[in-house]
Amino acid sequence: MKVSKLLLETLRDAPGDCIIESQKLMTRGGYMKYMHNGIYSLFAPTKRMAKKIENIIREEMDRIDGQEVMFPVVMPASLWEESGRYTSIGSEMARFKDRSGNDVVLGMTHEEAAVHLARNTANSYSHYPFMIYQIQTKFRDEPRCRGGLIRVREFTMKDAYSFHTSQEDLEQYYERCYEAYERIFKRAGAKNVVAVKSDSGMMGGSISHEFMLLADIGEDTLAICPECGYKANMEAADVKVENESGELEELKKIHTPDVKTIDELCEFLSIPATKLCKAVVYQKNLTDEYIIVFIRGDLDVNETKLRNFIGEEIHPAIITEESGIVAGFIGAVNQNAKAQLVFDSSLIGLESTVCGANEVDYHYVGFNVKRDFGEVEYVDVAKIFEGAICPCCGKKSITISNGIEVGNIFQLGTKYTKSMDMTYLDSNGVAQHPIMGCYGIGVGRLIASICEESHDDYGPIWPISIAPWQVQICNLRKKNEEVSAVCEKLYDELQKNHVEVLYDDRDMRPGSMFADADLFGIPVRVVVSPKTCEKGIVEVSYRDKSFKGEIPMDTAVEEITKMVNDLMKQYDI
RNA sequence: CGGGGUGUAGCGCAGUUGGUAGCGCGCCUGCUUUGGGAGCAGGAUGUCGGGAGUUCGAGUCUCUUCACUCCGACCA
Repeated sequence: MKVSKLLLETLRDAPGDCIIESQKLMTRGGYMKYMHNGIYSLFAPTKRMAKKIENIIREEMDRIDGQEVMFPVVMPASLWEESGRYTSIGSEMARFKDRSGNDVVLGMTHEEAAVHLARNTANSYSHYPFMIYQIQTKFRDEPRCRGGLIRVREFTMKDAYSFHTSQEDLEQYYERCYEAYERIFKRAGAKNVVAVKSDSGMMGGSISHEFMLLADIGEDTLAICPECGYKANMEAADVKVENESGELEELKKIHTPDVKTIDELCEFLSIPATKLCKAVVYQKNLTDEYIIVFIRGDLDVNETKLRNFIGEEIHPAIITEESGIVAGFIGAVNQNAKAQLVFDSSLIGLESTVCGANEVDYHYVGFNVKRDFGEVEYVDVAKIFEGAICPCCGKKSITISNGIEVGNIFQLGTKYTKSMDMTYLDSNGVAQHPIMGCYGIGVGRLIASICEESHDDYGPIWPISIAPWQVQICNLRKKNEEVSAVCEKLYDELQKNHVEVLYDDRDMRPGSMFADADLFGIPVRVVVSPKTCEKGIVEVSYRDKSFKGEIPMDTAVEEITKMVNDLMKQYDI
C-alpha cells in the first residue's frame, strides 16, 4: 500500500475530549473516525489489524473443534421472550418494530440464537459435544461510552457457544477454551493479560473468568495475590478478615452529640474503625424496601455481592423521615424501621463493637451481635482491599489493580436450554437438556488495549502479528529519481517475498514523515534517502527501538524478509 | 438517574459594553528548502448546534430544544 493512496488523516494534536493515551494516539494516527456517541468507522489500517486478530481467533477456535457460523443481527422479540431476557435486560438492548409491526431486537449477545440454531438439530447425544462461534457486530446501548474503542456501543465480537451432555464434559472443554484464550492473547502480542474469577452478571451460570489486560485506565478492579496466584474481579473476590476477639463488655448507650460518621466516631471514642460496626443502607429498585447492611467500620460494601445475595436490583438508599431510619445513628439493637438486615461476615468474632442506637446523638458500645440481637446468618458482602487476606493462601497479600476486560468465558449450565426447551435423547432414550458454555472476545477493544500497553509518546508500537503492515518504507526525497527507484524496487520485491509493505511515497519533509511513521506504529522501518543511496545502503530500524542498523542495498530485500520472518516467529506458538 | 461543563472552518481555540467572522495547525497554488511536524507569497473553507424571542441590528441577551463531555451514582 502506498501512503499517498491511503485514506486517512494524521493530526498533530488530538481532539480535546480524548481521555486516555490509546485514544489520543489512535485518533491522531487516523485509525478511526468518530461518527456518533460510541460509534466509530475504522480506517484501513485498523480494519487490517482487526482482520489479523480475527484470523488468530479463528485458528484457535478451530483448533479446539469450533465451527464458525453466523447468527442474525436482527432477531424477533419472541425468541428473547423464550429465555425471559426480553424483559430482564434493560435499555442496553436496542428494540424496534419492523414494517409489519413485529417487535425485533438488535443482537447484543447470541445465546438465544445459538440455542435456536442447535435445538432440534443436535437431538441425539452422539452429536455432543460441539461448539459454534461467530465473529460479528454487536450493538449494546451502553449508558456511558469511554476511551475511543475501549468502550463503544457498536463493536466486533467473537462469541462462542458450546453444548455438552455433562458438567464434567463442560468443565473439560472450559479448560481447553481457557488455554485457547491464553494462546490468542499471546499471539496477538498482548503482554499483560490475566484471567480472573468473575461475577456472572446477566449471563447467568456459575463459574466464569474474565481475561483482563492490566492497565491503569481499566474500568474493572482486580484483586490479585502475588503469593499464590489467586486472581479475582473485585466484584467476585471473597473477603476474609481477622478480628481480635476483644473482651465481652456490657451493652451501654452513650451520648455522642453530632457524631455521625465513622471517622468522627473513631475520634470521639479513640478506637480504630476495625472495632466499629458500620451501617450502610440500600433500597430495592422495585419495591423501595430498605436493606441495612452491618459491616466492620473500616470496610466497604460490594454492591454486586449484595445484589447477588438479595437476588434483585438495588441502589443506595434515599433515607426519608417516614422510614424510621435514623441516619448517622443506625444500629441493630432496637431497630424498629421496616428493613431487611444483613450482617457481613467481617463482624464474626467481634465480641464487643459499637453501633448506632437508632436515636439521634446516641450510640451503643459493648454491642455483641449474638447476645444483644440474636443468631444471624453472616454473609460476605464486603469489598476487598489492598493488603486483605488472600482467600486462597491466607496471607495478607492481596494487591488491587485495574484491568480492561478483553475476553470472558462462562459456564452457563442449562439456563438457556431449559428455558428454551432444547433437548436431546441420551443413550437410554431419555430427553435431557444440554449444558452450555459461552466465550467472548472483543476485537476492537483488544486493539485499543494493546495500544494502551504498547506505545511511546509518539505513537503505538504494534506487535508484528497484528500490525497493519510489517514493514514501512520511508522515501525521504520523492523528487530524487535514484531514491524513488530504490524505494519502488524494495516495495515490489519485498511484496514478492510476501512481506506486507506500507510505502510512504509522499513528497514531504523527513520530520513529518517520521512523525507519521511513529503514529502508524509499523514494526520495521526502512529509510531511503540521498545519503543512504550514496553509501549504497538502506537504514533499518524497529519501531520498538530494539534495533537500528545499515544494510547493503543489494542484500536488503533478503535481509529485511528474514528480519520479518524472525519477528513473526516469536508469535508462532 | 442526579449534578457540572462545552457546542464558532477538518483539528485546537479566541471573539470586549450587542455593530461586517478571527488566530494557529491542516488543505490548495507557486518559489525556496529537505534526516524529527520548514520559510515566503497567494488562495479556498463557516447554517457561530437547531428553533423561537427581544432589538434598527444577536456568535454575544432571553426562552426552548438537541448533541457532546466530565463527575457522581458513596459508606450514616
